[in-house]
Amino acid sequence: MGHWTGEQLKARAGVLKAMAHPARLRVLEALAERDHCVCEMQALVGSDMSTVSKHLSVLRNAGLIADEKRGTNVYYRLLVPCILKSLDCVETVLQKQAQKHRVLAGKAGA
Amino acid sequence: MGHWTGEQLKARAGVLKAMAHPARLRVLEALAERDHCVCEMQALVGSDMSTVSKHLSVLRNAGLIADEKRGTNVYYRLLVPCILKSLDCVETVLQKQAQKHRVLAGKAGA
DNA sequence: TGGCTATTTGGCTAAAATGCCAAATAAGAA
DNA sequence: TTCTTATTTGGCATTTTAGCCAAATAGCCA
Repeated sequence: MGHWTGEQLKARAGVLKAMAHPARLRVLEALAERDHCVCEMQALVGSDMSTVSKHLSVLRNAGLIADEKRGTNVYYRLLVPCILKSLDCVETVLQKQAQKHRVLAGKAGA
Repeated sequence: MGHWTGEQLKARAGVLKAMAHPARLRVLEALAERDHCVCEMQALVGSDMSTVSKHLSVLRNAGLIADEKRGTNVYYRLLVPCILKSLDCVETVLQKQAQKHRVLAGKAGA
């Protein structure tokens, strides 16, 4: 909880950066439910297969997911189940922001 | 907990992206303790004042912090105290990664 | 008012991230 | 082995981010 070193800050920022993309969040969300192969995730994300593969490698390099070959496909699994729960506070941020916008728009008051 | 829409994913990714920088994490860490003025945070971050100011505006636009003028200085405060606790799982990621690296280096086994 | 002091903004350059296509790989099926 | 399918990698163009300097603001103090 004390002061982090520059290296520690960099490492933490790196993990956050890996998560900070809509497609990659979508992947994490899916993997929190069950393992998925790349082709399934391409359908979810809706981008080119090569793009999806690169997103997956970002998440893998960050230590968030791992891959495993099963038959013809490569399946990915979530290494850190807590990661989606750690978005709870992000939710709070968005709620507060929505609240503020409502107030600024004069539609309601707290 | 269900499936997020594209907009929801984008909003969540946006907040994470705002956090995903060493200097900005350092700022959040400091503000979790108490309010700080910009000049104090410049000392903490060690970059040009204008750079620090831009980092602060990223965090402000994301809804994570707010500013308030007090005398000569502008003080920032953390709007969402839970945000640093939401890094607990990031910690877990780093620990698992360090563990894996130890195993790959053959220095120990679980 | 004029001059500070603290902070923000504009402008610019360098670096990193995105996403597509095409080519390379890997591995099962025939 | 050869064909095919699933995935990764290389390359490239476009966009976004980062960080510095210099200039613009804002507000206090004399």
